[in-house]
Amino acid sequence: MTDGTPPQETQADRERVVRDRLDKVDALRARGVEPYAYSYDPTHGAADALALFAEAGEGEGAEEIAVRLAGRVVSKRDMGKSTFAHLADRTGRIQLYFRVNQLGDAYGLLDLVDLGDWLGAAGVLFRTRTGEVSLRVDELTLLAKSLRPLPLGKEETDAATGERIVHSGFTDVEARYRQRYADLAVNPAVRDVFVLRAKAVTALRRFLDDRGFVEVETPVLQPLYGGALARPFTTHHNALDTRMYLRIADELYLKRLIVGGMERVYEISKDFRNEGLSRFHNPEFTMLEFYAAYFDYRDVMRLTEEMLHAVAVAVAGGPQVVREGQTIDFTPPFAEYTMYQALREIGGVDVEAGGEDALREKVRGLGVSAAEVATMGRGKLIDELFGALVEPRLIQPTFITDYPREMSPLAKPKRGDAELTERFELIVAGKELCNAYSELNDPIDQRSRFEAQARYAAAGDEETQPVDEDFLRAMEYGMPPTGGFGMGIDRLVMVLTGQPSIRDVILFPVMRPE
RNA sequence: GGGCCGGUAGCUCAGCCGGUAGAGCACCCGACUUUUAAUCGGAUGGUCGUGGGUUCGAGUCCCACCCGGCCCA
Repeated sequence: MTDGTPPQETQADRERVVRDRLDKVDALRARGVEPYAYSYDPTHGAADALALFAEAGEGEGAEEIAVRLAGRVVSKRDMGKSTFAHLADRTGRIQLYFRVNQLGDAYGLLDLVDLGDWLGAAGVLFRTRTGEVSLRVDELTLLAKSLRPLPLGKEETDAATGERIVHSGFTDVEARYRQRYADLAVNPAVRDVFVLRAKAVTALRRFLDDRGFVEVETPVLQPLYGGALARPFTTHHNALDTRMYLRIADELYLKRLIVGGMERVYEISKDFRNEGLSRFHNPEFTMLEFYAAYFDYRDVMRLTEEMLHAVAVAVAGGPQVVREGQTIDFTPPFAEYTMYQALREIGGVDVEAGGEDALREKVRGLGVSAAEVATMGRGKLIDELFGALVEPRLIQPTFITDYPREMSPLAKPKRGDAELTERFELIVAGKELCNAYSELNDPIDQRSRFEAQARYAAAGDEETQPVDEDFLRAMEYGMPPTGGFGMGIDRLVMVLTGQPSIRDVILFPVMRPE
């Protein structure tokens, strides 16, 4: 707690469980056992030990396999002069077997060991009468005493399917997000999500590094925000006595690097948008952006297909990702529609027929209030229709191209139709995943786009791109034709893991203070 | 911001027409030297999200608020 209010603990929590365990800490010290060790040197992980036993074979003349394991006690069955427990580490879990005539005096230590304690255990692997490969412990070392009971469920293994069933586990979503440490400790599948996330990010880095991209770091704390249409977080720098913003995108700084001749750059980092929370939105989220000189959006499209294919192969073993009830296939080429085409063929709306009033009418039909519709320009209206009628129906990776100019102040006009831009978004599993353009490199056009945005802002739009004079100065030095790309890593991980909420792929999602 | 659902023991949940709070697991004590949701016996544990109101009496009914989930905007 950081707000000064005392922790809300029940009497039971404080006085019974915690105090019992504090007494055990004293009892351990009285026996000369330090309950908080400095280090331990395990020889194997639990899963490695089990694999080793399976490899070595059993039966007459088989050699005894001695190992040292470390982990957290997650179950304990005390049978008097012998005790069974399970030890869980990052690789899995293994049963421990303790016998009084094996351990002698040390057996008594088990009375002071609780679920949640960290333990080192050395001994020999064997198979129990009921068939579970286990460690017969010859020496146990307490590594850390747990004072607070973990919300561990009871586990059983279904005899028929071998499936693990958890009873009365830790399922309250609010508690799981607020106490992610407990969630991770008792729900190993949650750890798997974050391990996969790390693998996906590694695969992205490798893909880009292999193609000559340079990973860079640009400011999170900025004197002016930009690169996306969103509201920023503001803060204040005391020494400079100036307002600063947390970035909403990396784009404008990465393009300055293209001006500087870096030619291929990328950045993976947190962006911040001061907006509501939802299943798809966390105020801070992770973005990958890359920029490549001499590319147009078509080149970026091809690279996107290759990159997502590579990531799927790296984390799922193949181009197909199986989620609940559906398979998403990242085998190139991905489907492609223009925005108008998608609205017509998938959404059943012809936005080119009739004027802006006709569009307003259609958006009204979605249930948007008249007042809100009145403030929307043509681009915003089309965006609304697309989000409601088309996006949710695009499950397989699908490129949408030709966005209206008004919605894309940093994109080049489309060759042959200046009302559109050379831009695509990639929709996967019913949500926008990537956004890319042929980057606008005409400083004169860029200035007029900024000025148009300023007019929208004056008209009351709170999500506009402010004029960035320093960025314009950079552009005036000359930016080569460039393809740019952005992708929400959190959403990518949602797709790859089939998690339904962005909070399930962010370790510590934003929560209202307790 | 709106609608719906939820918040009761450490965890997972019951609690009917309003009558003074329950289960399983965990925890504590005891028994048990191959158990595995171990088993058996016993004990402890509650500001029923918060604050008001109605009532002889509120976990239950009413109002406001807080926290969360889903859907919508």
